[in-house]
Amino acid sequence: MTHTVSNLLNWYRGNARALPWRNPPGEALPTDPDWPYRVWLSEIMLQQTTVAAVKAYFAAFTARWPTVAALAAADDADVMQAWAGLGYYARARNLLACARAVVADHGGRFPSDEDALRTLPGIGPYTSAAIAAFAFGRHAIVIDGNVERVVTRLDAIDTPLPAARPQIRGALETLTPQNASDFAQALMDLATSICTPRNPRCLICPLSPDCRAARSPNPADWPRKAPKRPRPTRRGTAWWIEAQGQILTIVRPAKGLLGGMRALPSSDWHDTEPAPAPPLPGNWQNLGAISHGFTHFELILSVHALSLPQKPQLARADLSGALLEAAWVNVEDIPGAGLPTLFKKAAVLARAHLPEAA
DNA sequence: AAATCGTGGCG
DNA sequence: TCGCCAAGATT
Repeated sequence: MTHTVSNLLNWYRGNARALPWRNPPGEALPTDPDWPYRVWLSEIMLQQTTVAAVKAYFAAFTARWPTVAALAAADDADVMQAWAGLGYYARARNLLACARAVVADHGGRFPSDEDALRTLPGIGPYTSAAIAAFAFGRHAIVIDGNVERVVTRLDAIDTPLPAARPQIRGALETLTPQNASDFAQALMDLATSICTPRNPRCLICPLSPDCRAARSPNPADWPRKAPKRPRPTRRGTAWWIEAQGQILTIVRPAKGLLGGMRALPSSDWHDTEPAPAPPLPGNWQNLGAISHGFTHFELILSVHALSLPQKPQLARADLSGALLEAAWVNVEDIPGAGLPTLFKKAAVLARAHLPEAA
């Protein structure tokens, strides 16, 4: 083992974060049969998502569905509702598909082999390596955004991501010790607390003696990345339709943005200001708009409201062809109905403008 | 294989 | 304020 790795692991023993899905440094893996389930669940939730955001969801999911078999038996709608607000909703759909595949094809036990894990829905190159190492103690090369940042700085790799990945992997194949789990999680904790994206704290970093970036004028120059494309603005309209104290909701088509999530009916979203025809005739009020940033575009969503004396008969054509599982939800139940954040914002705007329904 | 896919926090 | 970013996978 190189002294670089020794320095890292020594630092980790004194600085490891205690997390509900992690075993402490140096300790044997838990023998709890549901341990791999917890590791898997945490890794799916943590994809492109901060630890702080995940904690409450992880606690709620493990309390409600303590085993992979319990999750596999859950209703789709319950899982999507429980995931609401966490984002990247394809993860929730794949979560269920994966749990059911583990039960159906693997006897309710996650496979420990990286290649077998890789075939399951929602488990890609990073997550398969992470589960193999963290849940089963396998030797695996675990590469996430944290690891990429630390390694590109250590070796001052000037190739931009993602082209630099083979070089990063090569460096890690040399570095990764037998205990790949502690090593990878040590890199992640170092990356979060010291080797941060901006203003890295090289003066207190245990790896700085071996780090080429630390000796450069600006260590934050790594990793190199391709410039991002500008984010366009798109516009659309959501429809707040109230009748007898209830609000019309739908379920969005399974694929695409916010796929499979309960939502307010809405128009398509375009680059230019549309004048979408409302789904029902009536005395519509324009309540204003909310703004919501997605990964690759900014959405300005107008909210139009209609109050009806009784619930109308709905035809498929009324809701942009998306009359999927239409459901009337009590106004006071809207905050807990499992709407994605975009539509929660729209609902807050609507209720602020319509105090009689609040 | 470049594009798609959420959200909240932080400097 | 706003761009950047966070334990990526999928197509």
